[in-house]
Amino acid sequence: MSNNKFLKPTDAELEVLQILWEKGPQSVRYVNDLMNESREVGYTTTLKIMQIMYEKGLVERDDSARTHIYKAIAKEADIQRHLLDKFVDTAFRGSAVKLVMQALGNHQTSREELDEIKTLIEELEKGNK
Amino acid sequence: MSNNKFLKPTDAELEVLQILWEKGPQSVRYVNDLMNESREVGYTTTLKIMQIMYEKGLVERDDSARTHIYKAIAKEADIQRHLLDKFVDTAFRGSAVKLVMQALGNHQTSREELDEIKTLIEELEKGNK
DNA sequence: TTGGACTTACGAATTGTTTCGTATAAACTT
DNA sequence: AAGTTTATACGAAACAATTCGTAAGTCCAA
Repeated sequence: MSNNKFLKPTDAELEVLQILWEKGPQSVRYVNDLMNESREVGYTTTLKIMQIMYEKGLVERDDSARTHIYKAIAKEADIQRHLLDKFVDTAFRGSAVKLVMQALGNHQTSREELDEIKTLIEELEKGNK
Repeated sequence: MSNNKFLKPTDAELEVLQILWEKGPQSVRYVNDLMNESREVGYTTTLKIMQIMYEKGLVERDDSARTHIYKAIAKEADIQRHLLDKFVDTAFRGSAVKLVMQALGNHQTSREELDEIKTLIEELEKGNK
């Protein structure tokens, strides 16, 4: 099931998911406050997005108290993998290697991180012989 | 100039750009035919998209003959870099390394390509000490 | 126990993108 | 020369995502 809507959050939904993944289950108020640190969004806008996410099954919620608490259902890595596949396709015509080269070239990466990647590559080369 | 509209093609526009980058300057007919090998799109739909791209300055065109010939203006690598930056931000919370690790892990990559990346990493480590 | 602050629900406006129907003209085909 | 095919232009419908106003209920504090 690869074109599953659970794996296809919109931009606004992804923004909410990032917060829920990082901070754990939270109220609309909390999420909205956090979002407002980087850009201005109305409270009911965030509420609406989160309600839609609930309808879609992207999040679950505890509505036993007046303030509902939302929790991400989808796993961060699963969503990322899906988005990445799509992105490699549309932006890099399927070439993951081109993407990797660009990503490494354009971003400032520490020696430790580079070593980490090198180790992964060596792992892959073993399984690849 | 980083939030430039020239660097922000929509999905449909990117699809056209991919073809123009790969095949060089082409007519609407050509682009539409090629697109129809993977999905059904009406001719006037493709025409309209390409006209919009012309208005936005994403492509230039030679309209000296009846059949106009469109040519990509933006460089593939420039667009890719911009899309990648945005993608790293929204999907990987800014961590290019996480993205690279995922990309390498999830895609089948040849030994030659892995070596290519290793070489790049070694280059980067030199400049990084 | 009244008023203010805060909550959810809901509908609708707004914005942006994609899709396509129709008109019109040019170029071929017979 | 008439009819067919192939172009462009343009407007508007269809869709999707985002944004927000308003209503109505709950909670709390004075």
